[in-house]
Amino acid sequence: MAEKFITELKRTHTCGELTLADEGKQVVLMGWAMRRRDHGGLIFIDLRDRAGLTQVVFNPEHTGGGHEVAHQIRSEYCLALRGLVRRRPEGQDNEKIATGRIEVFVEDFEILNPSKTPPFMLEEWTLVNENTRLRYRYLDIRRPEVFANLLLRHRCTQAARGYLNAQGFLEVETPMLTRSTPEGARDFLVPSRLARGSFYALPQSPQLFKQLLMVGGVERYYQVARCFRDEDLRADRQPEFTQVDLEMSFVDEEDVMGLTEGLVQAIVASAGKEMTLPVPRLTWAQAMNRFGLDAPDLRFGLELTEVADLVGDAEFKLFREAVAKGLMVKAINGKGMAGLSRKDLDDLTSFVAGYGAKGLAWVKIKEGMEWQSPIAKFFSAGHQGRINERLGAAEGDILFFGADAPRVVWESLGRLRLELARRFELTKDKPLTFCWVTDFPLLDYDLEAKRFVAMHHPFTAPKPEDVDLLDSEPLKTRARAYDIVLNGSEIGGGSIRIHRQDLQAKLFDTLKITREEAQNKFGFLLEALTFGAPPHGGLALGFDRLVAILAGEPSIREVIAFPKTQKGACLLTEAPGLVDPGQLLELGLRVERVS
RNA sequence: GGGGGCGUAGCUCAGUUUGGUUAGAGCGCCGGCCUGUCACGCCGGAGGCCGCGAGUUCGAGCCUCGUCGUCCCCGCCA
Repeated sequence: MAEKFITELKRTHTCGELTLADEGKQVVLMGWAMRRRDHGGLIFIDLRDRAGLTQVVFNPEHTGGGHEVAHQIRSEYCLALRGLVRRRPEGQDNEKIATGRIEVFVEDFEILNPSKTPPFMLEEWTLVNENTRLRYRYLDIRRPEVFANLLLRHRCTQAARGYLNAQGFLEVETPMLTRSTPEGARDFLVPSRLARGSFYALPQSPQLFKQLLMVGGVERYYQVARCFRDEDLRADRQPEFTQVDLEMSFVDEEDVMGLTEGLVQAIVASAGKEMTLPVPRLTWAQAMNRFGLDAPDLRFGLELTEVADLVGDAEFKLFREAVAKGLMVKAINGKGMAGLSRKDLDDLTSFVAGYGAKGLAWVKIKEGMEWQSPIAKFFSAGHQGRINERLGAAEGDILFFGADAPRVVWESLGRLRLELARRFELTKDKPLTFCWVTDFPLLDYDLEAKRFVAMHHPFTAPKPEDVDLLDSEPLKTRARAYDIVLNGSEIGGGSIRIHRQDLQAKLFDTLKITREEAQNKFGFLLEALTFGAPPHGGLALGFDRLVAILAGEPSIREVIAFPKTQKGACLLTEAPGLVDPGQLLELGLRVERVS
């Protein structure tokens, strides 16, 4: 049977657009049979394409001999049909779908392709195991809610391009086959056939190339860049992911942050959501002290409060000794959370133990501001009163305390804060909440390697007033770096880069990267900086994360067309897989079992 | 590398606590009936390596050990 519907009768409308205004029109629709209601005589089918659903009606008196064929239509058959748009009979409207006031009375149709019974139903209300969805991802994508995520992502990408184009940026592609560099994540390696025994690395980000583009005078660069990191996966981490990467010359932090705010606002707007500018800012020190994390979720309170000065002379030994040792003592007021049971508190105690806390002291505020707590007896009325006042405690609140090294207090109370918000649904129905975190430390100390490592990356510029600290107190050096955070997720980060060879060399010294090693690994960059490299800086947005949040999805897998599982497998193509021995031979590789 | 959850029909799950007859349900699927349904309805039917492998036991979906897959988290991710 010739496909006359493809060659002669072209599609005139989508299944999502017909309304009463189209009544009486002859239309040609193409799509998939979503659901069949076969009355023996009349047959109703919900025809679905990417735009929506339209009910089509087969009537034996009109489709004649074709009606036998119509009876054969099953789920996911690919159909083409010609028919008349009709107003539905009185009282037969379906308010649930956009096209629910009309139907298409079929006059001619063709089964373009039958379908095996699908492994799962494509209706939105069916729950399907993610394994099954990923193995048949092409069917999953037919589901309107998955397609909607791809559409949203497309709109966000186009909004980003549109905004950056309008700001004078050039989209430039950088190599996917590049060289491995030290520092950072594990590389994905690609063996070279022409240079046996040598390997390319897939880029962790286009960082070095975009800096070279600045040296090249491009001035404003962006790229929707695929990045690769061979690290363990999470709900918000895939081995390959996408950044909206940008870099600008002759700018400072304010320029990049201002530009980024406009960019993110444009993306958010393309998702039909709102974002008010300017985005509030916190320094890294403020973020850590108030929220315990460098990506604070500002949709709710529960801030960390310093109490060391109030408990240093209390009877409670743990706190007194912590203060004496110069450790940190902080508290959170769980507003109205005194209803937590003993079991809840035990759970929360083991929860913070997972982040290194040795315990979790708590105080329930009872009637008359009375403390109910295992540690209440160690605090005088005066101490209790001052702590209540500092934390704004009221009846029905519960106070949590952490006393330890700053890293432990920040981490455990910061995570506790998020856990409480989760349990009490404090983020429900909150608007998108952004913030900047600035003034990150330039360096961190790696206890294992016994050396300083770059917190952001080794090309980040130190604050000019802190440069001298590189020699005296390196850990106090602040970076010209900034992260943008949405709802407690880091969705982007960047910095002003080092653009002078002497400062870059100095930083490599601090990082204990030898001249020889630096020359070997980054020589091309160091050399480039000697040819009048302009001051420059930029930022990259974690695009998958941003789109996932805008889509309201808990995992970035939901906004990636063909995502991988936690073991890095593609269940559809079964990648990664074994290769032909001949391919290995050509590459000069031999695979050996390593114990 | 580590901690935790899950794995039973095509799909979603119950059954596992306390081992005991022929492993169930809803949806889907197949056949029949049905001209106004819209998650159509009614009647009938098929469909199971209880992830896989060992072990304990008279007997294992259920207990033990191992293993594989998947999800969440810690480490890791400049």
